[in-house]
Amino acid sequence: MTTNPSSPQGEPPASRRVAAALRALIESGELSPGDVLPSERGLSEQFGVARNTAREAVRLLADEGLVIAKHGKGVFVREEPRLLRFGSERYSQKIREETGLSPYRAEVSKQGRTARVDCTSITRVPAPALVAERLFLPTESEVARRENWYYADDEPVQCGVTYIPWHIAQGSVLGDSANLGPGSLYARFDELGYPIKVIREEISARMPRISEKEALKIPDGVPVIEVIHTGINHEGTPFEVTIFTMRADTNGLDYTIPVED
Amino acid sequence: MTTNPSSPQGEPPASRRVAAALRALIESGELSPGDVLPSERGLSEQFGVARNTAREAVRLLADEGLVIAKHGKGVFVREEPRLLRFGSERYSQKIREETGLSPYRAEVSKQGRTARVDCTSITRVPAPALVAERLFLPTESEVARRENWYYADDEPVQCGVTYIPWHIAQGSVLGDSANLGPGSLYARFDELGYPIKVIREEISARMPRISEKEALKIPDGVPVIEVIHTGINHEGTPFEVTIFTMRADTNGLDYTIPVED
DNA sequence: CAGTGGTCTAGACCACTCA
DNA sequence: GAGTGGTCTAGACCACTGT
Repeated sequence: MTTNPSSPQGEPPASRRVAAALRALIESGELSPGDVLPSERGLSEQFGVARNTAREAVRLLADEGLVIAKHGKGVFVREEPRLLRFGSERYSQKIREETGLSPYRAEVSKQGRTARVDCTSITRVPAPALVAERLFLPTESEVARRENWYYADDEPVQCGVTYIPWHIAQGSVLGDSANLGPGSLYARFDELGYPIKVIREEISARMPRISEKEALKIPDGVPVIEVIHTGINHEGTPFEVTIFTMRADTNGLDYTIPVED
Repeated sequence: MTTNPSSPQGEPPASRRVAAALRALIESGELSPGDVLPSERGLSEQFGVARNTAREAVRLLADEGLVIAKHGKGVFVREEPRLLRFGSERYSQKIREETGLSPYRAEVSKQGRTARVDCTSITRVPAPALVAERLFLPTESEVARRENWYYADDEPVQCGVTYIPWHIAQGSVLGDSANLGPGSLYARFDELGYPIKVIREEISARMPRISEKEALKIPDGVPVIEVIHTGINHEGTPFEVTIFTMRADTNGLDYTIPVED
């Protein structure tokens, strides 16, 4: 049989029909999170389509983030993972002083999980345009670049690259040491005359680059949230830009903000 | 020839190699945004793979958001669209009074584009759990539900569903009229004793549901940003929850926030 | 009309998982 | 080893876009 290439009438293609059938099972709860779907070969037989067509149906669901395929095991309905919500209050000086924790650690331990932060590199580089702009520096000015990887229960959840004008980082641990001491980054800035008083966060979302997908172990069908964070002191001077990239299925943001009159 | 099912050695599969070659062309600038890629049949010949394999390579790029296929025309390198950045200052009373514009219109017209907002339905419904929680209402309490669609230059860019406790909406235009009058939603709340003084915005990102994909005309490989927005008055009382869903490739968020001590 | 992407088939081998 | 997803081939017809 070599017929039915796509559809006889205005009906949707076979792959969509199969996908719709599976989606209905999931949304109705007949298939619960964690459950395994019928195998591709099974679907192909049940619905009378080629295996590739069944596979295409599964792909459609994976692209919606509804299911996730595990090589050699099966295709599973995706479980809702615990969501880390990063809020503006995590920069609060009080939290820092009371707990001695960095913003990230404060959030993660609040949820009873184990935080780990690795500073994987500290370098001195010319500022990328996007960074120079926000720090009010001429392009290519020198900045310290600190790359950090954040884990919760040993799962990678986000990556943050911090840029600091070299004239600030110079001579302090900011410019050369992975170990920032108690209270971490913002405690050091504070001591250097740059208390964090205002933050600006620019948020967008996109699909991960392959490198990000691998490094953060991001499954198919999961976007990343990108945050361009600018730290600003009491005088309105920006002193630090950090670009965060985080898995969107395990991370979120939560801001409580006073409205100007 | 029926050989090379995947790879001879530990080399990456053919589809990835083709994808990598194309990605390199794009990243090096040899293929610029708007340019058309070689056709699937062309790629299949150039790289000596089956058309399906070339197609798979293109799909990988599409999933990264790098290219977009147009039926009957070709596959094109995606162009960077203009980004609307919605910030916290858009709720400012001053802007509202000076311009008479709603937050959305204020942002869009700031960018010299034409805004349109359609209120497609106003109903009275039991509050969804997520909403009741944030409005400090018992579950299933009655709320007014207003569904709005937002356009820029006649392109759909976001959808917002607003929930208002019925005891507030009752008797005002909020509960029954699409036409909110000058200053729009927040001006009416103000008059009813609910000036917006604090907002809470919870942000996440995910792949769109099929219905969203169609309604917002979202291409493949583009996630959506979801914002759960809560409006809070001078007494700390939440009086409105709006759930925004927006295309992530054309929308972003921008918050400037004072840090608590 | 020719050329492009969209969908489908039938069958194959590889890589991973688990009993 | 049996079963699952991952990749690939070769060839087909459909639907859309242009000339």
